[in-house]
Amino acid sequence: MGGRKVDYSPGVIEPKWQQYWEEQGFYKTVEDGKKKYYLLEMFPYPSGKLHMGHMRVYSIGDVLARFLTMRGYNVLHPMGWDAFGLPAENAAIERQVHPAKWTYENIAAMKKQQKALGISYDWEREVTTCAPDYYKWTQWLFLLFYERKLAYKKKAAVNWCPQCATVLANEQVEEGGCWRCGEIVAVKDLEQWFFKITDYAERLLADLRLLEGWPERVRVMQENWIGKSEGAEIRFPVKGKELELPVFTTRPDTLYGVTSLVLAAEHPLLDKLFTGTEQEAAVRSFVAQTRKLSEVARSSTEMPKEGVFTGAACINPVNGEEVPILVGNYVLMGYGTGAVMGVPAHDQRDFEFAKEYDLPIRIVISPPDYSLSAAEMTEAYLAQGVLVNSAHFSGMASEKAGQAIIAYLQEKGWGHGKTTYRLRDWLISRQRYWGAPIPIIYCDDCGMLPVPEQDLPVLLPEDVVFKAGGQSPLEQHPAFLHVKCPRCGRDARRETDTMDTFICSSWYFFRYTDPKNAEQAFAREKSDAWLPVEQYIGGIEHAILHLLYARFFTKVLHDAGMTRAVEPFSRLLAQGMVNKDGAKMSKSKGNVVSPDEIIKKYGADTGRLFILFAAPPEKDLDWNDRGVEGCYRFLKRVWRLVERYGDIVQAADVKAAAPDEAALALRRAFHLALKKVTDDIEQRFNFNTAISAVMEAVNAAYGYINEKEANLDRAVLAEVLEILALTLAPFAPHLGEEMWARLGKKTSVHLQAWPEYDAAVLQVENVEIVVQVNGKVRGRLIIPAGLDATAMQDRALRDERVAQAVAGQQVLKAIVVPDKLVNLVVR
RNA sequence: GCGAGAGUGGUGGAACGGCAGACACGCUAGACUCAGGAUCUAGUGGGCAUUACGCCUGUGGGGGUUCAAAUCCCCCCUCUCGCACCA
Repeated sequence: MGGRKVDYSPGVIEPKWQQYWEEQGFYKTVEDGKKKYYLLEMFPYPSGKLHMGHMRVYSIGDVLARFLTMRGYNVLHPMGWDAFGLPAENAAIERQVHPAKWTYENIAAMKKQQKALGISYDWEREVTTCAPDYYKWTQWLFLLFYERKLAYKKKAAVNWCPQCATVLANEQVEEGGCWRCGEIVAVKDLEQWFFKITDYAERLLADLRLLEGWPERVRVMQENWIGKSEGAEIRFPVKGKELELPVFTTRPDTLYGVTSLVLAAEHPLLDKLFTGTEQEAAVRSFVAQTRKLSEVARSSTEMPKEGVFTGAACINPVNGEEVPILVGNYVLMGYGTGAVMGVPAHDQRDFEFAKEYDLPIRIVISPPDYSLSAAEMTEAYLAQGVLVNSAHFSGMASEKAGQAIIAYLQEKGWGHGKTTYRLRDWLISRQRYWGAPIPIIYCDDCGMLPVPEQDLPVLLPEDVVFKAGGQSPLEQHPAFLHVKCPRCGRDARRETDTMDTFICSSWYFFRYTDPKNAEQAFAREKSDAWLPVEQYIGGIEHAILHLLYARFFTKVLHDAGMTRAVEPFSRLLAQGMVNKDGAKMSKSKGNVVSPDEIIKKYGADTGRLFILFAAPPEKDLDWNDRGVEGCYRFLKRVWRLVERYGDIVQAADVKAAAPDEAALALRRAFHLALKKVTDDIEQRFNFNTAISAVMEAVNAAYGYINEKEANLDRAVLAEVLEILALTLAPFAPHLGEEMWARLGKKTSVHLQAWPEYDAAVLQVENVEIVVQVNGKVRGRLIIPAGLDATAMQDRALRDERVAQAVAGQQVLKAIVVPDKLVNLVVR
């Protein structure tokens, strides 16, 4: 091959095409008659630099966006910035740079990187949550929640992160530490804002059924987090006092086995029980001791169960028995009623507790096949069974008895059936500056008032001073703080707390559908035209937090008549992490690879290809520099094909003589690859096997060229190179485009229709089948395709090796899979 | 402890119940080269053979179903993730 050849230079072709796409406005989405597809990747926090996790999620999204566009869908593929949050404020404290400046600079830097990756976003729909024209509507939505009685303020024991100097939602506490900085979370009694997500607990749980396109594990995690349990609330009157202690139990069938009542150390009625008794000192010291322990230590299973008698007793309503009341370290105030009925025989915790404090163990459930003996039990009997020692309920099966006892309690007015959730209300206020201000005003005369809609947004003042560890700067900003009461006009003051940033990200996917609307958060007809998101892609770390909140928001907006959608995301792809050397990439380990480096060294196409090729999207991926080299090598191989044959095929006479056997085989290889790529993207998101199919086809092309060097079929070569450019376009968009141009095409490869494979080309005259004897492979033979079972069996038996293996034995049975296999069962 | 998922060459990973290891990395040999960390060709699970390119074995371990199991069922082991005194 003579002539001057140009090397594959991604550094030249990538910026060229990126500029072209931008100038042509290819990726602008307009509503048209085509079938819509809303494709969304979780928007990033603008930390300043893309990391490999970002690169992975955007690469996955972009393959789908480009593929679906070629498939004829009208694709909405937007990008934006989850731009409020603590890091900006920390940067402000450390470096005296304003959070806004820091954030917008980061956005610019990351956007540049995204563009360098060649991702096909519609940048005209970009949303930035810290921009006033966005947070105006975040505030408006807060007021909507407020009106609908879904936003309320209360004093409660809340999680406080001393490091971040703010409170946290339950979902943001991980193993007792702050989700952001890991600092041990303290419990404080504070007046805070909450969203009443518990009102939606049942629907959030029930509608998980609708999310068939979500990974099972994410649904399970949400299910566990919501933590529904059904049972009964039973009120135990306190002996000698005008008091009742309600308890929640999931096992009302064990009610006759109660031998104690155990309260949490924080129980509000505790004081009234022990004050004045001789137990007072002991209880006080126990309570003090327990409350001193950290939340982590207290909720550990390892913690020995301890408690102390309060001096008081209560009456089991169903049998009138007197039952001692204790305080126990294993009872949590945050769940149920903060009090439990102790049934040692049938609850492991109560059993351990009873053993420690010599409380009686009374068996009330009998297993079906043996009988229990209280003295010999080494652990509680938890399973269901038949009731014993339970008055007129004796003899009933657990489940039925539970229902009967609930009915009985209800009739007598002692209790009722109850469903409890683990889910708590969402604590949304934060004592920080860089967030959307909560639009509330406090007036000494009129009380708490919402900011009138026409006064939105409540702007964050820019001239603020940042100091480490201190209060929110908003509290020291008189111009922000002082405001006239919207009702009486007298001096009033603003709420200085801002909103949890998870609120901003709970509705951004609505705003994308109508990003510039100055009149409302989004127009219903626009959002209804696009939502729900067909495919959402993001990290598993958001399995609970963001995904639960976004679902909650969608349901509230639905109830408010703002959207048709009841669930925001039809399908969810939880992509795996990007590791290196088997460990998470981190600065401290020194194993960080940045997208920038990769783009610089190999180009965006190589980086994208590797990240898609190295593992299926939902699995963790181990970054491997050698593997990247391999993908680079592959693209160079592709490049050389076009470089050498691009001109030749343009001159091809398409009506050339009928292709020979080798050329037909080449066509077949490419149509087969096309079929596989189509199926792998469309049905399974298995980009790794899709890419390997293209690689196989390219290998076949090299094989053909080596074999037929002097006598190439130009028409076939032209056809397969076109298929190659088209199938590669979603994965390596720049090279695909460059190839397409070099094949003499005038309009962008990304505007082409995805090619259909030709089933007739896949037809083969002969197929190779496997012949097994007793399940072991004993021969392979080439036979005409479509042969019937008898004929296949005949051919198999005529094969020399097979005949040898069968010799002297009787064929009992033959299993024939057409065009594939014959298995002879002999003896 | 509970729940979910996963265990396949030296490595990443492929295999509608039907040829295990596609594709790629790495490695070996050769070709072209002043040279190659470029490119091309061939080989590459393990063992035994190698005049026949054939035999045996092999998907964490053990059982089972089936003509046929990496794939389905049961038991066990290991790892990852999530939840974890939730009454």
